[in-house]
Amino acid sequence: MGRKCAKPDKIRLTEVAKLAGVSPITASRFFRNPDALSVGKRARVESAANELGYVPNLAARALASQRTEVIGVLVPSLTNNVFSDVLRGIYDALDGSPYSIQLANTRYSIFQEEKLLRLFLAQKPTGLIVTGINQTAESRSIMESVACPIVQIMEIGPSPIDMMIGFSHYEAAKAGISHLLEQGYRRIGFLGARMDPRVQRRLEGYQAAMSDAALFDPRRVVTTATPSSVTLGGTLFADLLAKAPDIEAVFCGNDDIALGALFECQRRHMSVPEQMAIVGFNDLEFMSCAVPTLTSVRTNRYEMGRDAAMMVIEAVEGRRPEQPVVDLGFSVMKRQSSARRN
Amino acid sequence: MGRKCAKPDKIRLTEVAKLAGVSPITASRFFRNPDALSVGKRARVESAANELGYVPNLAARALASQRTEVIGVLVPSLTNNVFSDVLRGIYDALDGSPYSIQLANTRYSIFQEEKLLRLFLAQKPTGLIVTGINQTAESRSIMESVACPIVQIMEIGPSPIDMMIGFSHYEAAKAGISHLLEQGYRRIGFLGARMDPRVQRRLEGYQAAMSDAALFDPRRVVTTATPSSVTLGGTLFADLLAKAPDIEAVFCGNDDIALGALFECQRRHMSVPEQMAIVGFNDLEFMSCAVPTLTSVRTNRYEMGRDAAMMVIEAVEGRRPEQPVVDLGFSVMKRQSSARRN
DNA sequence: CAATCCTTTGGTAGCGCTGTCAATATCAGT
DNA sequence: ACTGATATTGACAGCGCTACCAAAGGATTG
Repeated sequence: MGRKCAKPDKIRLTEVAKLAGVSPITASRFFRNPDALSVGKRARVESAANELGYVPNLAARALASQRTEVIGVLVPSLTNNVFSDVLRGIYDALDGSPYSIQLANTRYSIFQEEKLLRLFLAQKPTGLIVTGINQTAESRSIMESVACPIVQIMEIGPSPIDMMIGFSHYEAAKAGISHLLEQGYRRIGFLGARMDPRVQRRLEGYQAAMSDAALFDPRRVVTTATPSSVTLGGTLFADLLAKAPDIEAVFCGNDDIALGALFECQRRHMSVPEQMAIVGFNDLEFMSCAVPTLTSVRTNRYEMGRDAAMMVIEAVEGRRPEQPVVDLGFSVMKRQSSARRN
Repeated sequence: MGRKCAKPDKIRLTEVAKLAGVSPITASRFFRNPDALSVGKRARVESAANELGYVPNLAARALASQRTEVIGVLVPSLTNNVFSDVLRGIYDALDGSPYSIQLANTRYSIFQEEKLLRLFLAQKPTGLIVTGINQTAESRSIMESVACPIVQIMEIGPSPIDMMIGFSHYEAAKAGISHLLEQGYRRIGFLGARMDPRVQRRLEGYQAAMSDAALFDPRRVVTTATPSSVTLGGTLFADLLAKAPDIEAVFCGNDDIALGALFECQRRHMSVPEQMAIVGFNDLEFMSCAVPTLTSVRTNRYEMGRDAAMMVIEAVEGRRPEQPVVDLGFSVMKRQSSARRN
């Protein structure tokens, strides 16, 4: 006897089966595939399980079936509001399903990401949701050789590992700039913090739109690797004004930066949009009620999380999407802060 | 042969043991308790594991050892910035430890919480971190009869289930009101959204402080069960002004509400603090850089998460804290929005 | 009525790891 | 050299569940 004997009050599948008068394997089938049971046994097992308060041992199930009902989620940050919306979508989609989330924070490091990926995949997850399209070559090959569905979120690109849901940050930024140009603004600056791959693509979109209009001037770009914050937005905006005092408008890499820029304008008694137009990115909730209301490029973060989780579930159940890449798009929410010049 | 044979390339503990020339159990001990091995074997097992890229099967480990290295975390919301700070603290504290997080969202429902609790405890977690002190009686008795360490966070109260880390929302709100009173404000309103137990205790603190000063007037309280947002802050503030046009100051149940109130003041061209003082709660990052800078009651959310996770780890390792209840306190960050009246 | 099929149920044998205890090696003390 | 104590190591069994196969029961057909 290698083990202390099991406590007699412990409810295992065996106990349920005994009470229901069936074999353990039949009781097991009730949970895996109830349709395979006859109606009578199904009811008997169900009531026995309820009566005893049976809760399956997931470790035993995982060991025996060689898979877990866990969906791994890799995000670069937990602080960023953007990801909390995505996570909410994921958790909502999985609510009531047998799947649970294993969340890990890569802290914007693709090497950390690779490490976490190995850890996750060793546990045979049901699926994986990873942020972005900039993985290490090693991460990519690990993911490509794995059996479970994988959804890359936040961005879209030409070569999905498996599935992808997001939007083009490049096009979204371009659309934001086009809006400013349409409104008559010409000397438009760019503020970017953190400068992760997605912010960089927004910068590229800005550059492209400005170059297309023959208006690009590198002195109007201020970026930093520092994590984003409202305070930082004010600082970056002050830096931009120092470098390029003649700017008429500023395109901000995200909404925190935009709010910080607005506050800095207020501090300097610069009127928005008369003296300075402001456009943000993501359209967080506060943008529509700031004074003046702040224009922003809306992204569908909640939907992204929700749909990514649904894509994983559909894929494990054999219903792969006809299109592996889903573009959720974006929309420029035009508000007072970028009203027509003059 | 009940099973398809194991793939020969699969790396199990057996493979590592074979390569290292030891028994599987000795290899196992290397991971559980390396000090119990002789130096030579320790090195042999380590290099064998590295060479083969061995990753332990957590399901098998959990099944055999009857416990998991998972810490369950129950929070009421993923959207609320407050909890994202707490979560960041928890994840940071556990980074590099063998423990992982299982996060679940109770959506501010104590019945959902009870359900999730049962689910968690069935998996024999290492520890549990739960939000607040308002559990169902059933939840409480489940948790009291369980072996693993449990930390209640966000609040402190008289009877911890096991351990507790937080602060008194009642005292924190009282301190915020005292500050306004000291600054010469008398007709002070209260704005509250969601009205979860912690916001209710802040309201009680407000009522106590106002009553102590013989200044309490129920018409100056506006609350709603609607989840908090900046926009809602503006709406609530407008409601308050309609009900009690003579107010001089407003104490907001959180910082989003405070920011919304500030924007509403700007919209109405009411100067802050001359015509209206504003005090928020939590001291989110933007409060210190708004225009004017916004006074807020700072709470130590990151530290709360970090220390809660550390308390769990310490407790499982047998080092129980001498004091089961930790009060992290708060501090009133006095800023322009509540500068002295006149 | 036998042959065939499909549905429903059960038996067997692990999944990969670790708790318990026993066995062996090592060492200090007498 | 011998005893007892301590450090290392190994054998065994089993954690609770499910994959696989086989068998039994019932329906259908020629």
